[in-house]
Amino acid sequence: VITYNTLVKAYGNEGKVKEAWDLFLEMKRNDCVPDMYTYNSLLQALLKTENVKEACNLVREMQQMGHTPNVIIYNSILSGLGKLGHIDAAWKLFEEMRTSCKPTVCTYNCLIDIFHKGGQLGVAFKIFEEMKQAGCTPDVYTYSSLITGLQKAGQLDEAHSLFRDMQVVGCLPNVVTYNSLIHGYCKAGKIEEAQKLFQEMSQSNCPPNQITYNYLFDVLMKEGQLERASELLKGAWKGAT
RNA sequence: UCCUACCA
Repeated sequence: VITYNTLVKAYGNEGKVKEAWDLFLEMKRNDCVPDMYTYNSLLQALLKTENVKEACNLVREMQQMGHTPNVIIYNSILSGLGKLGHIDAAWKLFEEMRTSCKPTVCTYNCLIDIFHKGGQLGVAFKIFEEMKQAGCTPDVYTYSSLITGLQKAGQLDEAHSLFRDMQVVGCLPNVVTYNSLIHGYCKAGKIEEAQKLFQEMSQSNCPPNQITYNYLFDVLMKEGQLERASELLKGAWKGAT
């Protein structure tokens, strides 16, 4: 079964839903009982193709097989719904799962992500508070999502203070966190700030990635700082080798 | 063996 699960997941990641599905049928034919992992991988594949209907059917099928969807399954569906912009469906699902199982950090992170992308930053922060009260410690994902949200809303100061807060509570920022902040500064045309962060991340154990360079390169070009842009490219080359 | 975040 584990072998099958791994394969199904691999197909799913390639967007080969059809193959994944065939494999699923095949394992049933061979008297292999698909477990949570199998269902989950398949679910993800379906959600990737925006096939919410099929995904729901699958969940129903597994319930009939006597499997109770676990948190992880819920989480997958949540993020799937969120990506499709079905915010209220996602919220309803959350309420439902709250009654049957314990949400994880991932659950909250998905929700926060969904809401800030839907322009409901206020709601995102409410969830943030709620998860802390529920005894869930926000992690890097949580903070990065929120910072991205603030940054998109032009709330740079807020974003930056959140960035400080997370370090105070002992949560180390990673590349994504830095990138989000840098993105904010770039949009505001604050090259100096952005570059300061960039240096900071090189000094911590946080190697800048492609996205980091994209942001920085972009601003420098916009500001006509060709010199610095080419320096940046040199740095990127060195970092990549 | 399963779930979540940053540009295009």
